[in-house]
Amino acid sequence: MKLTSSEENYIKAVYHLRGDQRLVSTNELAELLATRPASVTDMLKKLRTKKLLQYERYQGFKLSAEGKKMALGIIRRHRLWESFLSEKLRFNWDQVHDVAEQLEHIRSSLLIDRLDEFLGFPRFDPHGDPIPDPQGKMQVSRHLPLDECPLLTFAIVSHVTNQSNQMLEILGHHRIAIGTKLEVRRKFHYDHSLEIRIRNQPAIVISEQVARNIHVKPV
Amino acid sequence: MKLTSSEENYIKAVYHLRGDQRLVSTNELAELLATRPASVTDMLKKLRTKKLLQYERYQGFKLSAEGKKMALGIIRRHRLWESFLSEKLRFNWDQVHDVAEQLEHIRSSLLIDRLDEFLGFPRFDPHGDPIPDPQGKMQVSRHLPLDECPLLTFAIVSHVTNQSNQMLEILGHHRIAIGTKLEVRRKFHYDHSLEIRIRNQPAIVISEQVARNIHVKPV
DNA sequence: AAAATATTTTAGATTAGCCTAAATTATATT
DNA sequence: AATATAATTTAGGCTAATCTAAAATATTTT
Ligand SMILES: [Mn+2]
Ligand SMILES: [Mn+2]
Ligand SMILES: [Mn+2]
Ligand SMILES: [Mn+2]
Repeated sequence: MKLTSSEENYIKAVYHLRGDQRLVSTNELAELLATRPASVTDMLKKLRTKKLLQYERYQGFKLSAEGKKMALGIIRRHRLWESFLSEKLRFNWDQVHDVAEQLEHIRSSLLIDRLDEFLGFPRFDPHGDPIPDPQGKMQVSRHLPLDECPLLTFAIVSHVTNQSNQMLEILGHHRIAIGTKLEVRRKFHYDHSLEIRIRNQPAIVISEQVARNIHVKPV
Repeated sequence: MKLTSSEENYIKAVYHLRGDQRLVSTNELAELLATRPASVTDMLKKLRTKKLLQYERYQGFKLSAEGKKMALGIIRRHRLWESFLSEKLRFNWDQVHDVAEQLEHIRSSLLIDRLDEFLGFPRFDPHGDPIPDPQGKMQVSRHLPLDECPLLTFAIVSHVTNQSNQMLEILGHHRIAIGTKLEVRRKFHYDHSLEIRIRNQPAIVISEQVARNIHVKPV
């Protein structure tokens, strides 16, 4: 079955709301896609007809097995393209997403299989997210929020959950980016703030709120 | 100015009908795009509004300077992607076109400039067609129909004009493909047939009709 | 120069995807 | 349990891109 780009974007968004495991609501999806609830309802009916999700009006919806398979296919393409842009075309980690958002919709199994091979069958994308294989299987990513990271262990920043300008401002200030290698030196129990060190730079303190949004992979 | 995929396909098709040099007719364009003349008229009005072509009803149309620039940008993207698919992903020359037809519409100047660099700034695509540079300039391609090729000069097959099954049957029989290196040994004036030789294989004779549809680049 | 034919345009539909505003249904509060 | 509020759906419109059939215009033939 071939889907339009719009249908693919909806399916992928439902998956990102964990719609393979739980009921998702119309408003949640509208919010994530920056669209209107009425538009979501329209699309839900269409996707239900195509048997990609189970949906009863006013009751929420979740992906069918087929829908989940589709979602993983789209995510596979997205993350492979992100890897390509990062590895081969020297894109920064914050430049890859928007272009991959378009590239993911190009349908050609030859293309995506050859791309996978060309990249050496990568298991993770530049953000540290796992890349599904052709069957939809993926490795569990070993990254975790910085506030759960063991003390005195080197780790590499793999993902930033909140990408608001305010957050990026803090990150920029502390010179923290995807790929930055750091170490948690100490945890303050009073406010759960953390003292961390980047390479040879002086130690800095960040709040729990910031730490929760920085994901790292221990090395 | 940003165009839709559909607008881009129309602009490119007008260019391929030499619409930068001459007046093109509605039916010609409809034929090339496998669409209806009425649809072409609709689009012509839209593209005229965007000043991409000059068009007066019943009088035909041609590209404006701006339209030509757009066309060359699209062709640049198309041919760079074809080169990528061929060089890096081991696509055959007859597999690249359809995928490039989609990839060409992805808009990101960073993407296309980096791709160009990654490929080593190629001047010709896998079909031997020249790739416009960022300013729209391209080298004149040196390929010509086999029946006009000088005698006893090695040349490489760069393009096959007629790709009907009948033609492909003949080519397959003689083991002629894009990239095949050959030499014209003799021209028979009686029926304009040619004797050619591929590498160390025994010489073969092909008709004028076949020769006209095989394009080569002398080396 | 008429008539016949071919080309092109217009008129009017259709579909996908989106929207706003109003109506409906579910959930929370009193 | 009734009322208020929140979530969701429906109704009705809009635009882009396509189509068919009919009308208009241009071109060719007699
Ligand atoms: Mn997308
Ligand atoms: Mn990613
Ligand atoms: Mn195209
Ligand atoms: Mn080509």
